[in-house]
Amino acid sequence: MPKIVDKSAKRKEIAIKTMALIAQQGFENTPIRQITAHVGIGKGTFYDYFTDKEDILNEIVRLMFAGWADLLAAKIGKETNPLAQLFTLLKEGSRIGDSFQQMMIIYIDIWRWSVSHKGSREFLENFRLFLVKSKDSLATIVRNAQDEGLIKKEVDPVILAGTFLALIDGLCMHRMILKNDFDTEKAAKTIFDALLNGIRT
Amino acid sequence: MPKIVDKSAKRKEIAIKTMALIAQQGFENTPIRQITAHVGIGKGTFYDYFTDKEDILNEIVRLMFAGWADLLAAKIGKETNPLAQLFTLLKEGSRIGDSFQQMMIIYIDIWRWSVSHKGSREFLENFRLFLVKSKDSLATIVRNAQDEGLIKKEVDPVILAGTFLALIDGLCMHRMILKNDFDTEKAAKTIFDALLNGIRT
Amino acid sequence: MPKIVDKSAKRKEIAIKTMALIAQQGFENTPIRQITAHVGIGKGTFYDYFTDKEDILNEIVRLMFAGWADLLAAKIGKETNPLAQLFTLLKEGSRIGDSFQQMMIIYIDIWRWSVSHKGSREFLENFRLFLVKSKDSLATIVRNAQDEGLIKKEVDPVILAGTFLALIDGLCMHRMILKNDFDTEKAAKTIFDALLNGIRT
Amino acid sequence: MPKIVDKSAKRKEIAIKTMALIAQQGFENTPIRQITAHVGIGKGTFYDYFTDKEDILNEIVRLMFAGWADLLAAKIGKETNPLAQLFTLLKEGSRIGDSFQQMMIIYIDIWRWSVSHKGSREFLENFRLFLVKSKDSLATIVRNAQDEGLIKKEVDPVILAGTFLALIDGLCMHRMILKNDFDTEKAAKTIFDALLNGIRT
DNA sequence: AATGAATGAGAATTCATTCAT
DNA sequence: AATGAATGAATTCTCATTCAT
Repeated sequence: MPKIVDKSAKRKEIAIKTMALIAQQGFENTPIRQITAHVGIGKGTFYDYFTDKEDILNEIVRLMFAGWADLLAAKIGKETNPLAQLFTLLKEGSRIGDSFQQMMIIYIDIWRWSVSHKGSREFLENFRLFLVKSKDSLATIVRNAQDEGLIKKEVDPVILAGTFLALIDGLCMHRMILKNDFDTEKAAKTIFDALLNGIRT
Repeated sequence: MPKIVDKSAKRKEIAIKTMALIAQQGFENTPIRQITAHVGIGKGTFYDYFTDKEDILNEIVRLMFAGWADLLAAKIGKETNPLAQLFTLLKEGSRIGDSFQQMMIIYIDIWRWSVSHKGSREFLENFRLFLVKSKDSLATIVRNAQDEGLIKKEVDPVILAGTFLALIDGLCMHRMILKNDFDTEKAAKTIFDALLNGIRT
Repeated sequence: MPKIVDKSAKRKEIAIKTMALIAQQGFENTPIRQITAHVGIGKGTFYDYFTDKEDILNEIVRLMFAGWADLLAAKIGKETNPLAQLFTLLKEGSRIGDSFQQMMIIYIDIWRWSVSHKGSREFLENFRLFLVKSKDSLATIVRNAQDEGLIKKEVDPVILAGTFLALIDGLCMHRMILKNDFDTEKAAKTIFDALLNGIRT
Repeated sequence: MPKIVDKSAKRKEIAIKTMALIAQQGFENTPIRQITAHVGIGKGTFYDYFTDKEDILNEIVRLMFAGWADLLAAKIGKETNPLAQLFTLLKEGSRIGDSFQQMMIIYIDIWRWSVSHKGSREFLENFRLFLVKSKDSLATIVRNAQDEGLIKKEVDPVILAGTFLALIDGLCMHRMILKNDFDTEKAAKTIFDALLNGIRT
């Protein structure tokens, strides 16, 4: 009577434990051997749950963006004012590198891979999907703000949403590389205030 | 007497030819063998011009940022109005991914390396230096604008400069990954207009 | 469950098979590829049992000197007279090149390495240890002989032991290089007789 | 009008300068590049004077043993008593490692090569020749001593000479590896006294 | 189901040697 | 005569993947 294993649960478990490693060293610098040792399984077992090394990225990306989306949704949910929601998004989104430090590096890893490796890998699709969904959510918030008369009607919600997202990623990355030389908090506040009220005299 | 070679010129030449490769595949995915084949030299010759694989990054980073800085300086130089300079910077900076497509991927490569590899490598220092210098230039433009009464006095030039830079990088990256789904031109215009005049009704 | 291998046993087995190769070609002239081909394992397998190429010297030196010490101890054990023991040591020690031919070359290899490579490697320590222990054993035999009134009291046992050891090594080496042009048997007999009774008229 | 170069003189000059390097690092660990840089010639020039890397060993061995033989001959020449000559030979020969430190390592290098590389290389022949000639000289001294009634008639001069030589080499080598832990002076004195007068009570 | 022993393709790097100048 | 630029074979070592148990 073989032990019955919930394949997908264990797949998830291995992926979660692996994230920490990848976050420190990068995906390509982390050998399977190290992953399995860290997770506490045999090297062969890895291949019972993942088709190959790249496959674990699929699981990780799924987990990562799910967690990410959940986190932001929770933070935003606390606000009712669309403007406050936008600010929260900006602040928390660009601070994500601190709480979800690990994810950020994986994020870059994926980014890089998506650029250098042609062909649509599963995890790449998930990545794009996440970007698109995020943009949609943001655009909706912007539209709400416009409906409530808080934001100028002539602003294109989708373009603003996309740009806003790019801004968040930009802040995240500069935070990553400049570390404490880059004050994300102040940057977020400054840019948000500028966006709202304009910097022109 | 043997053929006398201008070492530093050839070093530069090899580095330039190599950029195209790295830009497609990423640095760590590009073996020396492929570099030398692409450049048209023997494998051993590579080591006559670079101490090791990482060393070519030093040359590339130097070239890349020098070219980059020159390009932006030229574009900015055409404008006298600080606000116009800022806009040019934003537009050209975030479009850089098109003309200097290659560089962008290398940029990410360096970024990733800077995050996962500890210790201050030469090319990392160059990278940081570039960021710092860029921020300085930007802050100066902002200050000029303030002096001319174009931008509100209460805006902190340095923080705005840093944030602005992050914004440019964010736009670049989203352009890279979303390709034509992301209209950099419109994004730049939208965000710049928002920054100037505010989006609040 | 996979085949369970006694790591240390296999390590030993590989090392023993490798000795023959090294003995013919010298350590530095023997590539890993050749070792693994000779032993009948894959190139990667080598690194499952040794951290790097030098590591196999650790095992070899350990095996070699252990075997060596055992062999001599056995031969000496058959004698009770200290003088006979000394002669046995000289004869067998300098003949060791015949039965343990392989070891002799490795011995020189180590010797050379110990001279040209600075820093205390593990196998170098084992080597020194062997020399020191051998000298101690020899000195003890000499002291026994003195206690039994067989050797002059005024001879310094430690110095004689060290010199004796050097003599054995010298004989070994000349035997190695001059092959049959050097009659170790006669040499041993001649020098031992000379040592005992003196050559002076 | 080409510069006229005394090929053999320059060959000698290069070899002499190279000895110092080889003595420190061993022959196989010393790249041509380092040799030419050290000597102050171009890499190509090396091959104008030597057919290949091994060829410089021929020159070095010739020089080395010539110098060695001269040195010993000079020291011996100062003595007229054959016994004193023998003692001088032993003392100076085994101390050679100090004054001719460099040579000792090369000596071992050659030794090792002679054992591991089959086929009679030129420098190997020179090496053997040196050993044979040294044995002859020694045997002659022994015979002189016997003629003068200083050494027992029944001692075989050739065998004693060979053994004596082996002893010198043994002392040299132990001196090399044990450094100051091995007092060559005392060892020489002890063994010589023992040889002359015997250690037996 | 689980494992780790085994593997070989492929990576970076070194170096003796050639040869155009 | 002198040189150093150029080379590729050979070396050590890594690692994703397979497979017998």
